[in-house]
Amino acid sequence: MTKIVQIKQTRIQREKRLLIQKAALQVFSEFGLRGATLDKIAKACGLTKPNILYYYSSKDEIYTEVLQSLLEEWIRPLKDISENGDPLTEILKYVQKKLTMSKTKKQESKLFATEILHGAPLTQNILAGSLKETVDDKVKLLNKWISEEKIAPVDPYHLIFSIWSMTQHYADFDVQVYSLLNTKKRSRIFQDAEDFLLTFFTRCLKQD
Amino acid sequence: MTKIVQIKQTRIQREKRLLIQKAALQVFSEFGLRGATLDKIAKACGLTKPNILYYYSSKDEIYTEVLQSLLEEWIRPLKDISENGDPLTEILKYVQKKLTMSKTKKQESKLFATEILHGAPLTQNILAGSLKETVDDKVKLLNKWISEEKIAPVDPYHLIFSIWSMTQHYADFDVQVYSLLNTKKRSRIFQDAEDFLLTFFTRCLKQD
DNA sequence: TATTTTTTTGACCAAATGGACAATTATTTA
DNA sequence: TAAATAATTGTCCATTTGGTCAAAAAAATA
Repeated sequence: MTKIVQIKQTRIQREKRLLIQKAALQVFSEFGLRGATLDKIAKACGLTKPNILYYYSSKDEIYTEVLQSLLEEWIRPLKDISENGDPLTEILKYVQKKLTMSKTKKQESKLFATEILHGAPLTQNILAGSLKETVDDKVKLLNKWISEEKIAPVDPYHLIFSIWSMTQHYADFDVQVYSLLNTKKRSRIFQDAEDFLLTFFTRCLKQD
Repeated sequence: MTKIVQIKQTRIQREKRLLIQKAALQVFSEFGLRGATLDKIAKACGLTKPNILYYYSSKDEIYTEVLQSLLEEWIRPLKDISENGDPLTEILKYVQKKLTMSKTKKQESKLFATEILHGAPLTQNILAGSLKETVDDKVKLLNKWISEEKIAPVDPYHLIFSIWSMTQHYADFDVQVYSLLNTKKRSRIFQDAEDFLLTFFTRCLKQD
């Protein structure tokens, strides 16, 4: 007697798995892997704990899947930096995109940050793999632009780090940022941040 | 019969409390508040769990104390920015100091980051209190320098955020940074970072 | 050294939590 | 619509973990 293995996901499976992922993202980003509990995730999506374990075999599996799908999204905008556009414009567009992500994907940013902060136990191979590839590729491009004197000379690795850190700061450290600004500045924080960043990188990279 | 309350700490109390704090910093920064266990802390400092609870009444109390003593240290360099020095030099000195802290106080940086990232449950009042005071004070100074045309015009709040994010990135995201650099660049990472940051902020703030 | 005080520890407890499982219910499919 | 399959849940369990406590050991003090 052969056991029939289910290959295709049913409608309900697709829906529920998505539901769980959404709730899990929320809970993991707020409490971290260890602080998050299956009960919290269950409550957040209105399912029971055993029901969740019907779709995922363990808490770790949920975490891994949420993180995995996040990582691709995280890397993508970097790939979009184009060799063909105007160098400064391309870089500023990337800055803007990353800042927008900090605004609209705060939970994702925080989850990613927590993962790296705690040693990237599940992510190390991706960092050293596809992310490194993309980064190396863009470093080459930046170096080319520098040698062609289209942007001011600067260490391209650290330039990328600076874009990441400055933009993600507004998501990861939002609590701090908010508590240091008064109400008026708080309401236009992302506008101010954009102005600041664009000015900043323009001054630093513009060839005179 | 009156109970005699012990006021002065004994030698052993001073020593053991310090021992516990050190171990706790290490464990908390690696695993976060929830991921850290008393057993891990106990193991890290070679004491037994009940022994630790003889000195601290709960895990949360240890966490609070470690965090508290860290926060003062964290704010201090900002206060040192002096009205009397050369503006650009003062700012660059601050950048350097923060970068050095990322190198020598990596655990502290990570613990602080984790706390903020997860909503600063124990820190919010400090953020909105003494840190905000200091920041507001320095913002005023920066605005003064700008109006006197000693540095280029820029949003001073976001300037401070940018210094924090770019320097702390090298501590908090060290795993990512390291896995993206090759061996040669990895060995001189803090030298490269310093060069990059000083160049960057000089270009951005220098009055022409 | 005798007494008091401080420190340490083994044994224990209760709550929280990840997960198993059999039984029930809902949905598909033939 | 009947049979088969998928989905859901109540109950249960083992482990982990923060914390207690009484007794023993060590240190300080008179």
